[in-house]
Amino acid sequence: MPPSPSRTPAKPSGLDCRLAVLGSDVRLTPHRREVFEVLASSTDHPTAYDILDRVKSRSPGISLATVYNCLEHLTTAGLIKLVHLERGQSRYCANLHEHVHFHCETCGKVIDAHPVADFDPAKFWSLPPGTKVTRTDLAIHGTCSACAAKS
Amino acid sequence: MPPSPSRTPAKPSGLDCRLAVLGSDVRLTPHRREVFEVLASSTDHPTAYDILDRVKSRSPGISLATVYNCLEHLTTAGLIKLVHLERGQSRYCANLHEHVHFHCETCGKVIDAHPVADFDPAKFWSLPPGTKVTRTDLAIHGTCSACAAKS
DNA sequence: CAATGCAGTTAGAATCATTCTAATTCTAAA
DNA sequence: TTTAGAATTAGAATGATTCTAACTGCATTG
Repeated sequence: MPPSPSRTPAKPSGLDCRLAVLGSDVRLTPHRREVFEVLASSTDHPTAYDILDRVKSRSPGISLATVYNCLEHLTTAGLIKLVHLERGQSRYCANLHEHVHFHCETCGKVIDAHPVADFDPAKFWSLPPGTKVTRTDLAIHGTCSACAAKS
Repeated sequence: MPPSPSRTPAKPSGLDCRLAVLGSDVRLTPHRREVFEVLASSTDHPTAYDILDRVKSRSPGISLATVYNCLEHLTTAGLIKLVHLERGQSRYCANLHEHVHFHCETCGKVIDAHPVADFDPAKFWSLPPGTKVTRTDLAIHGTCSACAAKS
């Protein structure tokens, strides 16, 4: 059989550009698009349940399984990132600019911290020869300014 | 009633020094001691189940609940550290020297990387004013030399 | 146009990791 | 020795995620 032409989602929009730019081949179905849009408009690093709640206002019938499924596809495609800061629920992040996470140990809030200088981990930590680094995840833990002010 | 003198474990050993040095007040019961010793002699960042398996050879009757309980106390006391690199099981680490973790995405191995220079996150990422940093967790992801050689 | 096939979606079950509960055991002080 | 409190235990409960099997709808094929 001949290779089938790639299918495109029903309503192209600005998001498709982003998709194309990143060279991803994920099919952006309506649910995946909604999950992505919800995440892209959130700055609080929501959990899968948070995302389910938010997507439900647009697609009341969506299930948790579909949210996990969409998040999995979007993560694989590199459109979003998975963040692990604590034991328990994973969090998701659609900020693809280089950044690290600040986690307030008092209120649990997660804040993106943007780079002000180039960072090369090899300058600070010694890795065995032959090791290849693909990415680094820095989590900064402490007390946010609001919580620090209270105590 | 008068304040009770601090109780000491039955068989003091070198570990008690470490305990004292760190100013911790955890009671080092036999199980806690074994869990700590198992972890201190491991370099592979074992999970709670791994630790259960290893402790069982010395204390066959120990339960998973006790392992979690011991790990919790040891973590609170600052004797060991909890490491989250991926979704799923937490890992534990008794290396209290300052270090970061390298995680091989191919074989899953976790390697400690030791510092070769002072690292101040504030020099590389901007945090909101008033933020207090208590610790940083850096995870370096990539391919270890063994896996890199294979491919 | 109807048939087919496949990806997406779903509810609910299953699994996995962790925490909780209530009973029991141990240790050390009274 | 009695007692109080902490440690320990098995198993239940919870919480997060993944799996399963059925169903849906679209797109290509006949």
